[in-house]
Amino acid sequence: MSKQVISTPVIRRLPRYYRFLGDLELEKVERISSRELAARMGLSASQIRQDFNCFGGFGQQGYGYHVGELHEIIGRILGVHEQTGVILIGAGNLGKAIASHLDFDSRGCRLIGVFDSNPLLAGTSTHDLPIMPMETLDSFCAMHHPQVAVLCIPKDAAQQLADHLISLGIKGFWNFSHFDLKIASPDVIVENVHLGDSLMTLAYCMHSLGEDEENS
Amino acid sequence: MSKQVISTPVIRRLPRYYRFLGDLELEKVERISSRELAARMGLSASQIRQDFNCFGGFGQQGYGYHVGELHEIIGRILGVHEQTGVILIGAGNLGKAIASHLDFDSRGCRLIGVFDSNPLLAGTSTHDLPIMPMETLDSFCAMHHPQVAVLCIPKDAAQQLADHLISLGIKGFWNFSHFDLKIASPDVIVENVHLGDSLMTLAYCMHSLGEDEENS
DNA sequence: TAGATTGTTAATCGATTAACAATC
DNA sequence: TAGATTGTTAATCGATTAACAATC
Repeated sequence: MSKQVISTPVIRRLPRYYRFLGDLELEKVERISSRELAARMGLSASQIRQDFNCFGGFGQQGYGYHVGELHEIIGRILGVHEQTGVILIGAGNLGKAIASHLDFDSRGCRLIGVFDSNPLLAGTSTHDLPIMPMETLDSFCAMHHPQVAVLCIPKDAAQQLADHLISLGIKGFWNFSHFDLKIASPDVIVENVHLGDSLMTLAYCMHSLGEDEENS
Repeated sequence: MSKQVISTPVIRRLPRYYRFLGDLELEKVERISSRELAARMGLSASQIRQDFNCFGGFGQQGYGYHVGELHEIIGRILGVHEQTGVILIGAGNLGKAIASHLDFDSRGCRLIGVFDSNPLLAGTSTHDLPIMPMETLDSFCAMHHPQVAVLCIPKDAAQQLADHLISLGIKGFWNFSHFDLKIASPDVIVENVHLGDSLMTLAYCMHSLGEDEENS
């Protein structure tokens, strides 16, 4: 089915297209040209057409793209109608925030379990889900076969836990642990979210902007 | 001072170098070659040497790089010794998690104020900082001149608030609002963190990996 | 000195942009 | 039909990789 391998930059733009098309739909815009969409998103029209054509021609010459249709198609490509089982490990501040703040369901994911090693938290509810002790992780996975693990744990624990989770059948990690996981298996995906790196990038850019101006 | 404009991919790798070098320092590794560092980080040795040479020659032929020295230099480039004033707007789950979870100080940032529009939260303490009502934002900025605003607010409020913050002197946004800010001013920096997009990217990659295997 | 590894230039690769024929 | 805009090919640009002379 998949015509070719899609490049990473294209993949990373897909959720953004999906968001903008959703907004357009709410604004009752029915059709849009690559040029208009490009202006909105700060991309080039060429790039948008190239991106969409990785997956096939969704447009209509002389007309543009049907917003609703395109939104639906990209959603399908991203798998928003799936129900991928997700567990979250580490119900500290960040873990709880992610569990409650983010709408997993509308993104094709279903948060089915939250675990924490701190026995004091056990039973406390987050996002309608009880926090379970780590001792129940193995049996839970054997029973419910989650595919994705969200790691909101300290960096020292990350690698070992990840290895264990792979043995329990986890195929994807959403990793907030400030540690770059080393995964041997080629069919396990890791998406790192390094919040600290992001903040430092921002700081650097502000910083270097100041320097540039001094010299100009 | 700045010899040239540094490309975005290089900038985004800097915090990661900084992290790995910090780890090496903790492991008491004193010297490292670009080849060894490349193997650790999953990069190429060439790329590492190219990256470092954007800022000048930090290595020594026939020897490699001094870990401690390089760590210090990259830290300086990233501005970890600065004390950039940061305020956080929106003390919901995510805002509180970021305020307490992330070490701003070690990254050259100083969190000096937390604001929320919900009057019920006013006075509650997060990360040793009291949550202040939005009404006090203007006077606080006039007094303390924060440079960066962390936006942990709903998407509808983001654009308007950002514009107002710019008028109060904010030069950088760390934006968690799921909304792509439109900023006219060229000397204001935006770093978007779209957690939802990140999750969808992970889901897509897992998804498409499955498809590939079916066909192979 | 010989060996190792950098700094730097040249070659390659991939992604973005431009152009235009196809067609709605 | 004429106008608009796509899908797609070719050209350009930028980033990564390879190669090697400089040098510690």
